[in-house]
Amino acid sequence: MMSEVETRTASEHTRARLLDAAREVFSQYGFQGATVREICRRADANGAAVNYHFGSKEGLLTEALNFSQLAALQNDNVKSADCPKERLRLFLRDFMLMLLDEKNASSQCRIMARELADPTPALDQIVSEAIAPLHKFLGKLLREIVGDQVSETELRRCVYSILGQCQFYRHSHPVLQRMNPKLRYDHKEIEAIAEHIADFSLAGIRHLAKKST
Amino acid sequence: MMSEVETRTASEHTRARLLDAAREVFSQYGFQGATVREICRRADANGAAVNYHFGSKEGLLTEALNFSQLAALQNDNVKSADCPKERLRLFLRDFMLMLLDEKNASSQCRIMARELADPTPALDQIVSEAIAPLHKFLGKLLREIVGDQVSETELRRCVYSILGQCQFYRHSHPVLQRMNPKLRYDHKEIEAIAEHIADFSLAGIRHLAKKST
DNA sequence: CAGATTATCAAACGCTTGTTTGAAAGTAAA
DNA sequence: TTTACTTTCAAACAAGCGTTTGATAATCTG
Repeated sequence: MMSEVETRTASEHTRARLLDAAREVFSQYGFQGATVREICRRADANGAAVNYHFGSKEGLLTEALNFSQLAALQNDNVKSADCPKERLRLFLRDFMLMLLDEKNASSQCRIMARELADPTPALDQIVSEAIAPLHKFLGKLLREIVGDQVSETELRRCVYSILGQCQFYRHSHPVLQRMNPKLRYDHKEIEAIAEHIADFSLAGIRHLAKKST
Repeated sequence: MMSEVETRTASEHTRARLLDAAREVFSQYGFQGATVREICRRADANGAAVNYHFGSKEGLLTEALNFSQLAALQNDNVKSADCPKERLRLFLRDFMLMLLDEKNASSQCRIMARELADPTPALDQIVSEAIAPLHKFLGKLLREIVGDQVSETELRRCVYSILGQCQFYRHSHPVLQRMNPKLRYDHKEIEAIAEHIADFSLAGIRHLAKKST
């Protein structure tokens, strides 16, 4: 039964299944709400597997976090040859697709969003590895758009305004769906949302840039 | 020892203390994270008091919710004689003061914000009594600003953009404070934030109104 | 005052949680 | 095959949870 060639060892296979299940369950129920037993059940692993492989529930969360997709998105954007405004549009499109697409491996972002409401010790890692770089990336991008006249404080608030809009759709999803049952985050809808945020924000940014000159 | 004249009965006094403590603890730890024992400890009440007076932890949450402040804020705003844009500014100022002021009895809003991330059965009540009216109020206000040419969908997205910005500061507070330790939501800072959101959003709204004519 | 009702209390209940245990099974090298 | 090591497993553990209990105290009622 142990003749698999793909997976290195059975142990690593279990580890991987646990990580997958963990991302799923953590993103769905949050760190507190998620139970080790449920994660093990979905991973078809024994209840002691988490502690054996990751030391603790928290260790599992730490290893389950993976921001490579978010980092790649920013990297690609920086390398693109488009003008800053267009790059903001592109970023918002990709970011919202990652953030809202249900099928996507956006569990990372969902876990992140949950941590905001309910910080665990993993929040430090999330802030330094994902959120801070993201803010820095957006800050630079906006700086290219507004020029040098806008203060750092105002620029930071613009970053907040943009991220606030983005997070709203993920964060308030349960509420929005109750008030508007036909709401569905399909590909087309997500692109429309991203476009709205881009239009809305670029107008807001331009206004600030004008005001300060 | 029972010669208090202020409180109707000792029982009602206990109820009131429990409700106060509940708002405090729920807003601090969320519904899941809050424990009945901690609430009772802060209320100087016996561990069985919650079940005796409110039936269950969830019953306590239901009764602890109180949106009168939020409703009053909208009522006052509607009655004001200012132009729609100025009323939006005023609303944002009052709303952010309520949302961010630590001393304020903004626990209601904090509980609300927590429910968004982690819905409990009380979310239905919160949506119908607080969030839906709030969205409706903002929708009407924005409609006055943009006129009839903007579609319902676009208008709704503008409401989302504004609320998203507002919620961001409450919701991401733990993160923002880690990245910017000197951050403090004092009265002046809150007003500056509200003003930024107003400027940013009015520019975004104007842009959409222009585009659709 | 006497009796009925209401409120408080310490203690315990049943359940779920993350974690530990020690044996069994699997794996790898000699 | 023997030996040493790793991984899995069912079971149990201690701690914390919301809730219930039954006795005690306080309050109201007639």
